[in-house]
Amino acid sequence: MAVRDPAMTDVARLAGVSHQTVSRVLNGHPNVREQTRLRVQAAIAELGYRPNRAARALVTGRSQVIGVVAQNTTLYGPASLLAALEQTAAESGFAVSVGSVRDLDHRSISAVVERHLAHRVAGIVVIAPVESAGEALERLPKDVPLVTVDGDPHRPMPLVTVDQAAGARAATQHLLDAGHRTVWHVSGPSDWFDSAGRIEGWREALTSAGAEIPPLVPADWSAAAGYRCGQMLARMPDVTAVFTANDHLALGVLRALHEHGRRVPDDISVVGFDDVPEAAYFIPPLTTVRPDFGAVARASLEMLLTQIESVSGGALRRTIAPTLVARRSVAPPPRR
Amino acid sequence: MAVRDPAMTDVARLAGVSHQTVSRVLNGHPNVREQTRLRVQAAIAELGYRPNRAARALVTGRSQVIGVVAQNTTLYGPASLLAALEQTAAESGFAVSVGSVRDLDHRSISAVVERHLAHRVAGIVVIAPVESAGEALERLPKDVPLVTVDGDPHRPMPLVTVDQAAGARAATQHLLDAGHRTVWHVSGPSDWFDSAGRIEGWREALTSAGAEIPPLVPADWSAAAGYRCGQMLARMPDVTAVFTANDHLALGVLRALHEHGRRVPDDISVVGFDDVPEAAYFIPPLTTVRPDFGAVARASLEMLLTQIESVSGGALRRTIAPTLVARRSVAPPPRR
DNA sequence: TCGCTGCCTGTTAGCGGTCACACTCGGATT
DNA sequence: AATCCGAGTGTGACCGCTAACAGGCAGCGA
Repeated sequence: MAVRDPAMTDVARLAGVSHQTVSRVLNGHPNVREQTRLRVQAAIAELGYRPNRAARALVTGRSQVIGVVAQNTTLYGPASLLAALEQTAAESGFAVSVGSVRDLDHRSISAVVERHLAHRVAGIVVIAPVESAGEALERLPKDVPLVTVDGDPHRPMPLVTVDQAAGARAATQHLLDAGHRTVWHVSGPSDWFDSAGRIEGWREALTSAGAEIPPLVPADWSAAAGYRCGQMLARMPDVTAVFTANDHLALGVLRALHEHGRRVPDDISVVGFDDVPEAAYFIPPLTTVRPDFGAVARASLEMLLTQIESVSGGALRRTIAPTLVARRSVAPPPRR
Repeated sequence: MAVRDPAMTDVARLAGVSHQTVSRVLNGHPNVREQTRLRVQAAIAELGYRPNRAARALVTGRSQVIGVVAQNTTLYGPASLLAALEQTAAESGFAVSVGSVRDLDHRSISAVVERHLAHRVAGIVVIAPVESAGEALERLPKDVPLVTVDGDPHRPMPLVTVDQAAGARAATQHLLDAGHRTVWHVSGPSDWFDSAGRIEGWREALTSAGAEIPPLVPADWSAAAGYRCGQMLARMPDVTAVFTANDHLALGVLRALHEHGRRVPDDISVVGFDDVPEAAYFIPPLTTVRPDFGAVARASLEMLLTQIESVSGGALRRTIAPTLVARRSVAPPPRR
C-alpha cells in the first residue's frame, strides 16, 4: 500500500543503465544494444514495472485515449458501434473514453468535449445523428482531430456514415421486385439524418420504378410507435408492403398487423433496418438491412489516426454500404 | 496550431497572482479572498483555460477516470449497465474508460486491467458474470479499488449484483399463482452466475410450492436457442408454463410455439427476464422481470468511491431487487 | 509594545516521463 | 596518424500541476 509503484528510474537502477535507455527500450528505439535491451526487459519484468501513461501524456501533450461522444448507448445501433470502436481502438493501442449525453444540443456536446479535451485525448469521435448536433460541432475547437459518425452530410466535417439511402433503396426495391405496386414507409424521427437518408432512398426507389409515393408515416425509433402506426396501416386494405426505418418499429408493426388478423407476409410484407440479433426470430423472421458497424468503426478510426499523425490530409468522407438480409417477411402481394 | 493551450502560469500572470493561487481557486480551497477568486476566474474565462488532467493525474498519482472491464457490450443488459455507469460516474466528476474483452479468461482480463492501471485509473469496475473471471480477479493487484458486478457470489470481493434468485422466484410464483401445476425453465449458459441464480430461484419457488420440478432446458442467451428449445417444448402437451432466462430466449420460444399452433397465453404462458424495451411489443406482450440497471450502477459507484476515498471500509456486497412486470403472456392453464 | 494567531499568498520541490543534446568509443576514411 | 562517423549511452531541462512549507499582514490579548 505504502510503496509507490516502480518508476523508470527504479528499472534503470536495477538494470544498471540510465532512465533514458529504459525509455528507449520501451519505445522500441533502434539504437540499443541487444544485451542492454534484455537486461532492461528483465528488470521491467522483475519489478512489475508499468509505464505511467499520465506522465507520458503530460510531456507529449496527448494521451493515447480517444474520446467518444454518444447519445443513447442503450440502443442497438450505437451500442454496436461503440463496441466496435473500442475493439478497433484497442488494436491500435488506444483506450476509449465514453461521454454520454442526454441531448445532442450545443451545451451538452461541448461540455462532454471539454471534458475530453481536459484529458488531452488524442482525438474525438462524435456520434451525431441529429440536426441539433451540427451547429454545436462547428463551434468546437478546430485543432483537435475529430470525426463525426452518422452526422450531417452537408457539413464540411470529416464524416463516416452508413449509406442509408442505398439501404433504403435496396429494401424498397426488394419489395417492388416481389411484385408490390408500391411501398409504405414508417420513418424514424425527422431530425435524425438516418431517417432523412432512409426516406430519401425509399422515395428514389419508388420514383425510378414509376410507383406511386404513398404519404409518409412518421414515427420515432420505438416498437411502441411501430405498433401505433401498424394499427393504422392494418386498417388500410390497399397496403401490401411496408418498409420501416428500423427493426423495432417493424416489431411493433408486426404485432399490430397480427392483432388485426393481417398475415405477414401473405397479406402484407414488411422490411426493417438494422438487423438486430433477434430479427431472425420475429414472427415471421424479418427481412432487413444490415449496416456494417465494424466497417464504420474501422473507417472512423482510420480517419482519426491520419488526422492525429499528420496535421492535414486524408479523406473527408467515407460511406459504408449496408446489405439486405432476406428472410420470410416478404412475399408477393395477395391476388385481388 | 502552433500556440500551446494556456497553462496555469498563463492564467496566473494575467490575474497577477501566483500559479498556486490559481490552483486554489480551481480546487475550491477556502482561503482565497473573494476579489482574488473573481480575478482568477475572469482570467480563466478570458484565456479559455482548461486544466490539464494528465498533469494532475501525474502529481496525485490517480486520474479521475474509472476503468470498466466488460465482455459483450452489445447485449442489452451490459449496454444498459455501461450507460448507467457512465451517467453516474459523470455526476461525480469521473470519466469512464471501457475495456471490452472477448473472453473473460485470466489473460484477457488482466491485459485490460493492466491497460487501465497504466492510465492510473482511480478504480475499476469488472462486469464479470462468468465462472472463468473469478480466478483471474483474485490474482489482480490488491491495492486498486475494484468492484465486481454480477460476479461470483461465493468469492470474497466487493460485489454488486441483481438478485437473480428473487427475480426468478417472482416469475415462477407468478405462473404458479395463475394456476399452473408446474413451470418449465429455459436457462442461460451454465457458466454464468446469472443463469445459476435464476435456476436456483426457479427451483426454490417450485419446491416451496410443492410442485414437481421438470428437467431443466439448457440454452444460451440467444433468440436462436430459445427457438430451438421452444420447438421441443411445443411438442410436449403437458407443458403449460415456461420461464425463460431472458427476453430474447422468450422471443424465440414465442415464435416456435406460434409456428406449432400453440397459443400464448391460452395454451402456454411465458415469462422472460430483462424487460428489453421491445418486450411490450412481442406477440403477445411479454411478462418479464426488470432489473434496475441504474440502481446497480449507483451501488457499484458508491462502493468504488468509498474504496477510493478511504483505504478500507464499506459494504462488501450489495444486492439489487428486480421487479416483475406483468403483461399479457401469462394466463391460467387450459382446462383439460 | 510585543508577540501570537489566522488569513491569504508566494516559493520551491517534485510527480514520471520525453526530448535535445553531449559524450564515448571502435572502425572506416582521408 | 588524424579525422570523421554513427551506434550506443548518459545528462539535464522541462511538461503542468499539487503538496509542503514559508512568509506578510491584519487583529487581538498580554
